[in-house]
Amino acid sequence: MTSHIHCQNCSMATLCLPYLLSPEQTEKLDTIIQRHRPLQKRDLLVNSGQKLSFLYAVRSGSLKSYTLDSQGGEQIIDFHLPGDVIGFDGLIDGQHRSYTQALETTMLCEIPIQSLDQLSAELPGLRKQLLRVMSGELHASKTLLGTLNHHSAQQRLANFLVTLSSRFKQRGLSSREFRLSMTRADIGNYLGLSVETVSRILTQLQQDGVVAVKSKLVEIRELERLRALTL
Amino acid sequence: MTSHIHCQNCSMATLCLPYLLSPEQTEKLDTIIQRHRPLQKRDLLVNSGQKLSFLYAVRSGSLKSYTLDSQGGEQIIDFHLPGDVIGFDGLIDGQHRSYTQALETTMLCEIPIQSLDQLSAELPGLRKQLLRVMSGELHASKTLLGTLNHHSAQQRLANFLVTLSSRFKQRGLSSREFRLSMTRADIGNYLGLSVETVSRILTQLQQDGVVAVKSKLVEIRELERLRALTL
DNA sequence: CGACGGATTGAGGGGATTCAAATGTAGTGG
DNA sequence: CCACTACATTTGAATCCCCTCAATCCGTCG
Repeated sequence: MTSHIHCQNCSMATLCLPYLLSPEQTEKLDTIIQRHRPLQKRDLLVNSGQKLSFLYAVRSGSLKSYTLDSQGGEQIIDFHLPGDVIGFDGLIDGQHRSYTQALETTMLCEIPIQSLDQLSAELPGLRKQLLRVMSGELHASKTLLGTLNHHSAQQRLANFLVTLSSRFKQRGLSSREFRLSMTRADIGNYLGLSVETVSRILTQLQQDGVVAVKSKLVEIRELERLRALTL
Repeated sequence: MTSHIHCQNCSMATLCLPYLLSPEQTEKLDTIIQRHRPLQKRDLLVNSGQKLSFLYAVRSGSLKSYTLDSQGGEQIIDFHLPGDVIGFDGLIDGQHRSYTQALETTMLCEIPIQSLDQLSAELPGLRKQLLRVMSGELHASKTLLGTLNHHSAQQRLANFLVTLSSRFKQRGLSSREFRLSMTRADIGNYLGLSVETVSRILTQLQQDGVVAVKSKLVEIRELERLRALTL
């Protein structure tokens, strides 16, 4: 008998919806949650315009969300790491508002919105956590707006690395050394920079000894100096 | 005896939290909502870091929200119009995450978060609308991100005007002619452009006959052409 | 009427883009 | 398993869009 994955023993529980819930309440939440089939690199999880019936929680791996502009070009608006919940921006009209694609092999949980709403009526902690998670996303999005609007390419990239580092730390992974599952083009797209600029600035940061980059592997050598570069 | 303002007869009800609620349910919501003292131009509604005890709904007037960067400069992240609800991005940790300042004389409602949560347990429609409103804000924020990252100054400004126009329309006001309550500097700050660029592009749009601008008054002469410029 | 903040207009410079080419890496099929 | 190919990354040179600096103009309010 295989040991199925449950919220009760999920390592991402503290970042995800179970946060604030007692063991008994978490068990209740678990009963409405399904596992989703694993995604391979480049697999699409959702299409823009698709009916929003589930929220998805990332268990492992990573994804990017993007919209298409009038010329069919990607506009990346988010990278999703384990513990993140996907789909909140579609609640307004019951449709997904973007495409979401796996950047590597990725495992997900599937949360039926209908059941989630019913359950949240009886669990104040779940209600609160739903609002907290959405609020956090909203805050992150607005903060990023400010960052992109008022900062240079170097500042944007430094900020990107610092933010990633702290997100990995939250997830119990190394904040000093991590793997970029997205391409340089993805990073540039997300930050409003060209691929070439991203590459140039990474090599420059490396020459300055602030980070060490080897292909997709990043090592942050001097976090404080990097942090200073975000300002 | 003055006729106090109630959700039941508020013209913004369809944009605000009462949407989806029956008259009886709206009355319940109304009981927990207080009017806030009117704000004058430049008055601060909330300070960044301040404890978040209330959400605020705009009844009339307008406001801007901004954070401060390391040099003390404003980073404008939002403009609020009647019907908008302010404060969602602070739910994650119970603190307001930005400064919010009136751009003109402004009337507000004050919604105690504690009571709102309790009420939302018994009103599924209110729960849904809360999520809808937050989701809408999240979506707007992410869309704006994409817009700013991948578009020229002219495209950004055209998009700003089209978006404002449609927001005024939603509120039962003219979508063809409206007043910009914020300064050119505010617009530039919000869009990541310098004041001079905003000014230059507005005059250029005027010369092209797409809009007519007279100080703070904007008339959109050819909405479709303006819309085409956003792409 | 004068003064001040806001808006416009012009000239010049710089940071990031674009175009172009070389190099490195990963994925595929023989 | 390796050769081949497609994609990703790096690097260089030239260009351009927008910013900065500076001066003037306009509207509003004391």
